[in-house]
Amino acid sequence: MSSNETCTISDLAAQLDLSPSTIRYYEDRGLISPGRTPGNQRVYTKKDRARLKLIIRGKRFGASLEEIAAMIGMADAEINEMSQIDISLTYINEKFKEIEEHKRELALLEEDLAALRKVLLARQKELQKEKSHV
Amino acid sequence: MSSNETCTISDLAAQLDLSPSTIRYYEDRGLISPGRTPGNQRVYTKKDRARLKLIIRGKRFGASLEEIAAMIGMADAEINEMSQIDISLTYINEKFKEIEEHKRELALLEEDLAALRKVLLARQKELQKEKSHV
DNA sequence: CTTTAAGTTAAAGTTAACTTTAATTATTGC
DNA sequence: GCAATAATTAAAGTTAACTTTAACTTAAAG
Repeated sequence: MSSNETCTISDLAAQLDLSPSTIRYYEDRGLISPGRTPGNQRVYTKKDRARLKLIIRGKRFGASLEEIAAMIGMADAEINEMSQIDISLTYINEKFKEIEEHKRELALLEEDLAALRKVLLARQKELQKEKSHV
Repeated sequence: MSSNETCTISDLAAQLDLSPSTIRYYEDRGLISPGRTPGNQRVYTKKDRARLKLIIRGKRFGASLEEIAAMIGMADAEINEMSQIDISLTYINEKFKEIEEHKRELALLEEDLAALRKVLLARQKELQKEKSHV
């Protein structure tokens, strides 16, 4: 916890409940690119943290690192490149559609589990009855 | 497409958009256990298909095969075993909570992506302006 | 200073979830 | 009956996403 706004890799890891090597791995794959101290250690800003949070959210949604990169752009991508912006926007719009579908899927899974629970509860009751009058 | 109600592994695979080896793999991991023909080929019933659909839904939700097994029970688990039923019920209740959380996460991801899109659209407009009066 | 805790890299190792292969057996269409 | 098509198994191969290791450097505390 150095300055007010920046932190080290293990601080950030603790904050986001990741390991430092996972964060380095995401950097290897081009998803983030933090600054460095004069002594070559990584320094993370609020922006880096926000970006990592987005990556984590994308993962929970089921996206691969490659998809996430396409969605939010590579960390070192030239933000002045029209083409890169177009690609990200296209991807983001696709993802909105997928999120809607995902929501519907969750509702279906909920239904299925509710049905399964009903069956199991019924079977449980029967077994208890059997046991009581042996 | 043999009888009215049962089918072969490749039929089922086509129906669910999986490969036959994936279905065999799920069987290896104990998630399904179809019947066999006299010649030892697998036969799938409607029940098997429903079970596989549940597995697929669990996967989309982000669960591992092991978690799915705990949730819906191993295919060959003694359905008369109280203990197994208890385990499944406990797991299912946990999963309901997780699904709720997942829904909230999706909403957050949606917000993040909307914000990102806004930034990108603004940058895109600026770049177009710059280009127009060079 | 100097010890100790934390950071760095490149490379090898691990795990889950499949896929592919190879050798063999079953089933189907003519 | 026989060729072509599809199934079976065990075992090896693949890929993504990490984790671990080793050898070394930097930063922090006393």
